Amino acid sequence: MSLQVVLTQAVKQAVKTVYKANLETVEFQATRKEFAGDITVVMFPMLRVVKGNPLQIGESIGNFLVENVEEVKAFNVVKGFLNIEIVDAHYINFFNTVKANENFGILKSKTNDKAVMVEYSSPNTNKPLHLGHVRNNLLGYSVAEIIKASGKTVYKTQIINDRGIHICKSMLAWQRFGNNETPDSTGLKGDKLVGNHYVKFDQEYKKEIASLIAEGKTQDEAKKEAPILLEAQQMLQKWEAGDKEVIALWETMNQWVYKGFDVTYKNLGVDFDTLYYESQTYLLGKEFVNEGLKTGVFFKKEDGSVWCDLTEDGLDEKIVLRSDGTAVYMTQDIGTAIQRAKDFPNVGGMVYTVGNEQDYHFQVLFLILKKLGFDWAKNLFHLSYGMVDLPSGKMKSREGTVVDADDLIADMATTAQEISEELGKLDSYNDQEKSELYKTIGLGALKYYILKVDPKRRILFDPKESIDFQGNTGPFIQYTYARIQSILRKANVNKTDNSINVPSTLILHEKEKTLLKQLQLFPEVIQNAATNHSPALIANFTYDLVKDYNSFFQNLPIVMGNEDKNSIVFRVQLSQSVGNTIKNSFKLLGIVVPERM
RNA sequence: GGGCUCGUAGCUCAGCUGGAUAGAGCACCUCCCUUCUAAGGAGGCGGUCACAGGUUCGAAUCCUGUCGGGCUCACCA
Repeated sequence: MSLQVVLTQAVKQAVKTVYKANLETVEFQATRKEFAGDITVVMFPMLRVVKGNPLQIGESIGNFLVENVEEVKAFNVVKGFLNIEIVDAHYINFFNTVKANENFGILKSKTNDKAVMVEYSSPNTNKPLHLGHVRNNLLGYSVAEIIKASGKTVYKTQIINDRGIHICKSMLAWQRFGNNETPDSTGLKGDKLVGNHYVKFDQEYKKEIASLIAEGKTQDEAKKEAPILLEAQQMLQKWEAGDKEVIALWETMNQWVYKGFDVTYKNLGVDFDTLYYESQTYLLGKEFVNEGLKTGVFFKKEDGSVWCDLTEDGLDEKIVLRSDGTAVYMTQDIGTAIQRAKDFPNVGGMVYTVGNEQDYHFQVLFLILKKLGFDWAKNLFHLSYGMVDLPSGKMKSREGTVVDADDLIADMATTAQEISEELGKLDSYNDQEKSELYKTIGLGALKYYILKVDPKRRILFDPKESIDFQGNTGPFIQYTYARIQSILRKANVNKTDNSINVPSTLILHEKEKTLLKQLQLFPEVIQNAATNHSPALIANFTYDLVKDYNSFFQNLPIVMGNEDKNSIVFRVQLSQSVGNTIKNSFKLLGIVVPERM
């Protein structure tokens, strides 16, 4: 039974015995550090049931707790707050039960529970990944890991947008200007090569528009009539008709892109359990539109287009099928969602990691799926995040202001290298180990920087001001982990040391108790982060833990200069537990921790 | 114009379903490496929580309005 449960019952009992009244709930909070105590009961809410002076009520409840609850050592009342001091033995007992558990706080997935499918990334296949995708990937991956750690089965997925006019544009440009160049012949990453041709198309398209305008066409006409665009549209038609040559080229170029993306994903440290391809799903959903027509969820207009009336839900009418019978984005998303539920019958909910410009789209999508009567539709969540902007505004590929994902990852490693070399602590490392480490630290800085902020916020990224490596940052936390490993190496611990129990009579130093209290929160933080889809909660928890540890580390002797044998054992074990928790929580953020740095 | 969302220290951000004197980091200023990693620690400076009302014993937090930033309201994806 948790301490809070024990205290809740005791407080209720106290009120019942002393005031003959029944409390519904008891409100707790952590005691502020300027007061003595560990946990605080807020008196105000109970004044509705118990009439009287909160000071006196606090006194009598406090006395009752000291007499009847063994964990309660002392109390004090300040204004309407009953501050309770908990005996050290409680924290020591907690520590003794969890210290050997390397997965403290992390639950194993229960197979009978409904699984969650997390979609993220889903880039277009005509441009290399940029900083915006990085945010998407980090968020999606981390939320997936967090939900997994909260005890659910998770499937990571993405939909690959491998179909449509944009792909044909790159293909056409390659045919015309590519000189048969390939990733192998040029040494370029496949996604970069294809991206270049997409840009090339755009340049040609603009030229043609300009010359058409010079010939006297209006801008709108020119945009619609540019030969290169017409040709791309023809190519799309050929693709849809299954033209062998077009399909072959499409497959070749897509493979280049996928290969390039795989490199970036690997560098980022993200992965997927299952993939969906738009080319295979874009026609799904049509049959459900027909079913929805029968059940009255949708209605047909005179021109044959099919709509969903959401005005009663405060939204607009939304088209789900064009008058020519072809599918729109929404149709496809409806189909894909249903397909996923079919493919994975144990899935009871889905998370979509998609930028906030699609808030409305997902609001509508979820509502339609609910109306269609799927029971998993009530567990759909749009993990919406703000754009990553530059000081100059939005990233625009055409203007070359895009922060490329591969470049960014490399730059971060370079920065890590510069700082590392200046500090010069890595003499024992060979070049291979060093470059691994720089990558770990650089990525740690980047990932933490992005994940510690609320997804809803938009991020302003200034390429000129590099991401910090000090203070509330990934490297600071990684550094603390490395520091702990250094202590453990020197203290010469092995796992059997965990079998030595810390005597519950040990008197805890304030800094030790603070650490234990923070450690104790971890399981709850994971659950919280999972229900709120928030990696930021994990990041904040870890930062607090690390700050507490560094304070402990720098103010108390652990081994050297420590005379008390029990204390040495305890502090070494505590360091190990903290290190382990840092490692686990950072894993939920997709950040690796180094043994030295 | 309708809808959604954000506005907290010079800068970047925490602040859970309302609770004590609003917290960190960066920057700036003091100290601390002959005991275990100074990417660190101890401390200082810095706030009318955009503004105005309201609800409440109590509001950065909830409600309404105003101002300001972002997104969105396609037979595009």
